[in-house]
Amino acid sequence: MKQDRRITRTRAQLKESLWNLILKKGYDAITISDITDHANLGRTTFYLHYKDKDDLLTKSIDETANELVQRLDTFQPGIGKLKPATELIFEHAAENAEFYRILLQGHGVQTTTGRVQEIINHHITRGFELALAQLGGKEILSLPLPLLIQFLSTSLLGIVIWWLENEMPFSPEEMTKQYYQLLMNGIGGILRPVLRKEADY
Amino acid sequence: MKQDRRITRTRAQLKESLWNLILKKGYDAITISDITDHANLGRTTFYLHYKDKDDLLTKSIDETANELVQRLDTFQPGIGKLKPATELIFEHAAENAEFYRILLQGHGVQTTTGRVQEIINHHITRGFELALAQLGGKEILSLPLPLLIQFLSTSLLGIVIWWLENEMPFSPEEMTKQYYQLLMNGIGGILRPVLRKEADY
Amino acid sequence: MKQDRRITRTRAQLKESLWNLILKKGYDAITISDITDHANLGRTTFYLHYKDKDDLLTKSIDETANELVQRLDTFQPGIGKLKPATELIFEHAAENAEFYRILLQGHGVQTTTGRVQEIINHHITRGFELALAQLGGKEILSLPLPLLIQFLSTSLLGIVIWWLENEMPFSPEEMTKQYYQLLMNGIGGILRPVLRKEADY
Amino acid sequence: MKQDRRITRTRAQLKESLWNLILKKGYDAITISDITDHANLGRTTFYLHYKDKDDLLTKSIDETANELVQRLDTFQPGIGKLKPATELIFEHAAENAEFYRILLQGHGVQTTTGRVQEIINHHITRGFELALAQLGGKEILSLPLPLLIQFLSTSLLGIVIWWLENEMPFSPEEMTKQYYQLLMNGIGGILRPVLRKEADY
DNA sequence: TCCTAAGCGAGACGGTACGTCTTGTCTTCCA
DNA sequence: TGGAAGACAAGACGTACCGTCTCGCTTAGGA
Repeated sequence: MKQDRRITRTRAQLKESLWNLILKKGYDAITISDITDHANLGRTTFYLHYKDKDDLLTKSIDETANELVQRLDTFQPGIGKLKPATELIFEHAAENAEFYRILLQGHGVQTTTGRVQEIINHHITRGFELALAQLGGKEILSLPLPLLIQFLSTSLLGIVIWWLENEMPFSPEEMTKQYYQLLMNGIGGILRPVLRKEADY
Repeated sequence: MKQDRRITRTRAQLKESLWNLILKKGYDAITISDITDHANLGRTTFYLHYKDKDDLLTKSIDETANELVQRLDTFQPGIGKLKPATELIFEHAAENAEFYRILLQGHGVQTTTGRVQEIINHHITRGFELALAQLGGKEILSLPLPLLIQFLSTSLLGIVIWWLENEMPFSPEEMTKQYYQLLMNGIGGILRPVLRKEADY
Repeated sequence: MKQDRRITRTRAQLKESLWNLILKKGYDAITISDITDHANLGRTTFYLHYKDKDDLLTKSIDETANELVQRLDTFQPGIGKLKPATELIFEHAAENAEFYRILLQGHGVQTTTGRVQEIINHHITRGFELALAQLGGKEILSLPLPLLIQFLSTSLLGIVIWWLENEMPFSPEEMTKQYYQLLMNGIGGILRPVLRKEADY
Repeated sequence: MKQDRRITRTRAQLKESLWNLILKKGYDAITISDITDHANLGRTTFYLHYKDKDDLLTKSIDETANELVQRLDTFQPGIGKLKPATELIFEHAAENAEFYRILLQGHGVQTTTGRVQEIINHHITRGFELALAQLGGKEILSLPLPLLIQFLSTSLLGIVIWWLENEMPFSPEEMTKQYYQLLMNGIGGILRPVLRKEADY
């Protein structure tokens, strides 16, 4: 089943244009005409290949996403592979920075999550800054404060989402305790008995 | 500056309608007519109060968000307040479950983040399940596996986002190490010297 | 049920534009945009008033056509009214020349009937010209030759249409005889016994 | 210059398909795809033979129309040939009933002429029926009333068309008189001096 | 008889128009 | 006379055809 070369070219141009335009003006503001104009194609041609804008987005995403899947699948999944997998993700993100930026930020829309996260970030930051000021400056931190803040707020919100989506199986107090334990002691505290046996972990 | 009571009522109806409709069909699919029909108001009336749909959304969000801010502001920010603040957030989320569900999930629209997070979740889950199967079942975990997974993936993606948005100030290897340290040992390891002095922490 | 003045104005403009454009480029070649551009209205507005181009045409025609009906209805229908009714039609046609020109010529399209009628016209004309040349020139005719030709060909084709639409109830020979009788002797021959009693006929 | 047999076959199929489809759904509603689908040909193939739909129509019409021309040309044109020519036309119409039905009725599309002709037909019919009722029933007519009506209305409209197309060279009164004379006395009254000499007329 | 020119099918492509939908402004009418 | 109803302009949507253009496969008919 050989593809007409024109098809390949056309699709690539559409995908490429979508990508550029998302960065320029955000997904929602893009019209089909914007895409085809940018790609130097007729608007109708778009519909020969994709159902609508979302179809193009989905298929374009999947292409790159599948690449990640394939890479993750190169090493057989198993214990002790958490670290290399993590590194692989960072590498993949670096290589496809544009793609990730678009994906993870809700492709330009998505200021909604932002509002609450912003509040939390701001609150935590203020707390830390006060504390650090009292205790001798931020050089006592072994990593950048913003990174730490980001770690705190995203993991907290992640947990909140999970909690809400699973019909709040624990009380807020219990959740706080569990989250807090994870946070302070890391997963090492939970898994150490398990992992101690693994040399290469 | 006291508001005409009718205005307050109209705005409340619009906000309430927006809320219901988002849950029913997702933000993007809602039209102004949907909102005013649901609120039993003329479509033109909408424009007397809000510029457009986004304006209504933003203002509606801010109302509830500001409530959170106020609560967080009740205790003077400072070190050692991380835990109570966390609990407060869980409580606020429980009280405003609908609101959070809408906010954090990209207001009903399936957030694109999902695709990558899905991949990561799936990969980590498979790894853990293999490991746990070898090591005696999941009862050796002190908290639900999905919660743990969620913690891992959201915090990882949070870090990736931060990293990309700050022009990748570290190499993937360094990022992996820093993230890994946070993850395995928790922030306790980083902050303990600081926090040891705090009794109520 | 009083009409919003804007509606009346808009509809009049659309109708007027249709009329002008039909004469300019023929009905089929007209687009909705042509009409609304000419009328200085938004294209969408068209659809607030008419379903499509045919709807506008039909309704515009009916307006003028109904006028004719009303005029014809002024004198109670009856025998002996054929002549005044005929004159009334000529007058109405003169007053609404544009309208009739459009209607009767199939609004610009309609070269199809033309092809056969053309052949017949041509053939009859040639015949007459030969005859007249032999017999002393066309001044022996009491009316213009083309008018006579038109009378012959349209009435013939009218009869053919009727014949075909009624499943050819007579043989071609019979049809020819009947048509020929009508033509040579006029309807006077058929109706005289009836009409003789009418003084004013 | 022998034609490739495939060409002949293809063209015949296209013509045949056009014919069928006109009767089924009317000329305007037909698309090129309809034609080629019906003919089991590729859409592109159509354009190898005809410029567009009108081209196919025109050429298909001309084929049959030319046949009529040839038949009319068998007897040398001349006076006194009106009657045989008329009969020939009726015969040709009978043989090509489909073709004529399509042609004369504006190829399936309801011809706009219809609206005015309808009004006139209705009015005349009512007049005649009243008269006939008073005078003893329609059996005093030597030919079917509808045929007579058709003769009256088509010839009248034919004259009106001619009049309008020639910039109304006479007043409505004069036109009425001329038409009326033709109608009541037939062309016999006008031509008899000419034709009297023709034996075979 | 074969082989070469042609007819032909499939379908990408750029257009133009369609009829629908939503948005935000502007105008009329009525209570 | 102020506000609700709704007319209107603007413009995107997805669909349907159009006419043009490759690109290969098949087939007819002359060498």
